[in-house]
Amino acid sequence: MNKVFKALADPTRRKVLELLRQRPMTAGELSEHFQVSKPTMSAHFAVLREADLIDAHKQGTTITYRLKLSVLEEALLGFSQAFGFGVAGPAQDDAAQPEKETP
Amino acid sequence: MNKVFKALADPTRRKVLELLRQRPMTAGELSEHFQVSKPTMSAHFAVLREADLIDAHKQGTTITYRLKLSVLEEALLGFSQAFGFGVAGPAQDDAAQPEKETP
DNA sequence: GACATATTTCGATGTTTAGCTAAACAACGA
DNA sequence: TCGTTGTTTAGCTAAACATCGAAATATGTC
Repeated sequence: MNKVFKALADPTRRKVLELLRQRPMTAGELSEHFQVSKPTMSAHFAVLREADLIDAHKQGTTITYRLKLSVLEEALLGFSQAFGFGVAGPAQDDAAQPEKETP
Repeated sequence: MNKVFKALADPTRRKVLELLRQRPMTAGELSEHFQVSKPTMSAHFAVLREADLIDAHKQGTTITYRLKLSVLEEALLGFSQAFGFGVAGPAQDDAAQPEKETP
C-alpha cells in the first residue's frame, strides 16, 4: 500500500493511469503521450506493476497494459476510510473496464 | 495537488495526518509517536504545510497542528473522480474536527 | 538578565529517484 | 535472417529526500 502511494506520487505515472482508465494500451502507445525515453517509460511501468496498479499481458511483440481499477480503488478507500470519508460506489462507469475480461 | 500526493507518499506523514484526524496536536506531541529526531519531524511538518494539508498555530512556545480535512478530501476526490469512483460524503464524523474552531 | 522549553533552521551525509544514452536481449512476424 | 516492440543493464548526472547533530530563535518564567 505504501507502494501505491509512492507510485501515485509521480505525475507521469498518474497520467499513465488516467490514460489506461479509458482503455488498455500498449507500452508504445502510452509512451507516445510523453517526451521521455523508452527506458524511462519502462521504469515507470515497472513501478506501477510493482504497486500492482496495472497488469501486463503480452501478445506477440507488443505488451498491453491494463489498469487494475479495483486495486487503485481499494487503496484509496482504505486510506480514506481512516479519515471518515469513504470512496463510494464501485465504478459502474461506462469507460472504465471491469477487472475481468470479456464479462 | 502534486504536492499532496508527494506528501502522502511517506508513511510517517500519512501517520501524522491520521493522528491529527483525532485531534489537533502539538509538534512535540506528534513527535513522540515516532522514533526520529525533532528536526526530521519538523521537516515532515513543513512538507505537510506546503501541501496545505495541515495548518499551524502557535500559542506561547508550542505550535499546534491541525488537519485540514477538507483539503485532503478534495484532493482525493478530484483524483478519484477522474477514475469514476467518487469520495463520498463530507465527513460528518464525530472525531473529525471541522475546519473552523470552536463551532 | 539568565535560564529552560519548544521548534525551527543550518549544514552535512547518504539514499533514492528521474532522467539520459548506448547497447544488449527476448520474442515474435515477415 | 531481418526488423519491430519492449525490457533490461550499465553507467552516468542532477535533483530531491530523509535523516542527523548542533546552533539559532522565540517565548515564557524566575
